[in-house]
Amino acid sequence: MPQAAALTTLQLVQSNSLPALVQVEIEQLILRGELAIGQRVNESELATRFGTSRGPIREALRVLEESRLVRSEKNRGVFVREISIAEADEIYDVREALDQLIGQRVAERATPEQVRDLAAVVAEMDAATGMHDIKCYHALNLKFHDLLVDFAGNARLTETYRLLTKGLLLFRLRGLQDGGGFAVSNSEHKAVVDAIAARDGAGAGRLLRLHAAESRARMHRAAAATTSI
Amino acid sequence: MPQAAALTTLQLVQSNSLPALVQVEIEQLILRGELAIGQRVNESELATRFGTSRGPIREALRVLEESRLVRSEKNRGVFVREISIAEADEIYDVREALDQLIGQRVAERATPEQVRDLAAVVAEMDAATGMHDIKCYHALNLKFHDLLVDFAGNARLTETYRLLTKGLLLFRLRGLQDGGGFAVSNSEHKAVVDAIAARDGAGAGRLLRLHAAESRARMHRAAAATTSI
DNA sequence: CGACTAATTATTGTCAACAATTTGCAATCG
DNA sequence: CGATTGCAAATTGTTGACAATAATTAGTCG
Repeated sequence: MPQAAALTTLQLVQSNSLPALVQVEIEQLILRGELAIGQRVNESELATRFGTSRGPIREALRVLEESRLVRSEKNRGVFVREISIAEADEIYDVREALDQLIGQRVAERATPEQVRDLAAVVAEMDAATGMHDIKCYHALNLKFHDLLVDFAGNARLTETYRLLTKGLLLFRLRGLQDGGGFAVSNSEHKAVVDAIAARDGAGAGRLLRLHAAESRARMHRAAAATTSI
Repeated sequence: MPQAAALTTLQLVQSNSLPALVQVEIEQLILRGELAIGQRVNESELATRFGTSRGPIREALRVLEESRLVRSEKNRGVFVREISIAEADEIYDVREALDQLIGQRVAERATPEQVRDLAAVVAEMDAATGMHDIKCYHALNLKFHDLLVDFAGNARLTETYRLLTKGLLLFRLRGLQDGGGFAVSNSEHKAVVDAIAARDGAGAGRLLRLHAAESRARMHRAAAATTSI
């Protein structure tokens, strides 16, 4: 639906100012890999690219620095952040704790319609698995976890969770996120949704935490495979 | 030791640039209450105050916006963020989960020396309680939780935790944080340190989470008291 | 006298130019 | 021939000025 998209961009332009727009744009550039990991990002280049001056670019870069997508060295520039396995491990440690909270809250608060939404996404992921469409599966996987954290009904939790997982997205560019075997991953999703549908808060929390732990383990296996080759 | 202080300031000026310096300065202004809650912060005013132009000020404000200490309205300016009880509740929800993780990790990883450090701070808090020095107690309380999250040995967790609790500090300005009865609070601290010393990860996690929950309850009581009067 | 409108002022948003710093290259010296 | 020093280009850090928007005040009309 192009109207909705146009509406949101309009809203963005009206409410947010240039730096905010530029920020999400640079974010996309990084997450799509157009700005390579570790690469220096040139302020002037971005400025000409977006047709602005360097001021808004710098403001946007400060925000991205705060969200740890880039790091900045004085007088040398900002670089797309390279995330180590050790740091990914740290993130997963926190994520597991948050996922447990999310599972519990969603089981307590989700409406029947929201539960159906979750089940629908899981079904779509099954279909994507059948067609071996890994790209589609990945997008749906993101959507699933986005829905979950939203349905937890805690804006600050959402914000914290998104900030953390954004760092993990950098890992996807190295092909280390959810490496291989995504059919297994979806069975975990199903178990989570079942627990939520049964209003089993403790169980949903435990299962979602477990899912995060399994995801972490998959990352480790993928990392071990790539480094050993 | 002035030399050490001079060294750190030198490092600060060398490594960080003006916006970073300005950022912590404005942060202090907010946290000390010199910039009142809800008040609009004037860019030009800050610029003349710090002897810079508005550019660095704006960059600093974007960072503070990202850390939710200020909010920004287009063409109207940035305002010191006013935090509602509902939002504080959201933060506490996340904080409880993180505190559990922190307690567990510290119990697993803390060195004997670190455990002594924690016990020492608790003893100091006891002393402050005896002298009814609430300001000192509050500072020590912050230090205690800072040490804890540091000793958990997870940089990303530290970052996430600090970001969250920074929002709670805004509440202190309204006198709603740990309102009254801080002797009780310290007995909770003692229990946590005991569990850590006993290397009881699960117990320390449970106790630290409980401590956060109690802190939240104290906030609610303080809020109820001020609004009812 | 109150309410609406228009000008004025203050403040933010953006820009282009200047200063300071780093980096790459070349020339020089041991 | 390698290392080092000095120069030149590129890039970041910072600034002051200009444009656009919101807040305020004065003035006018009903």
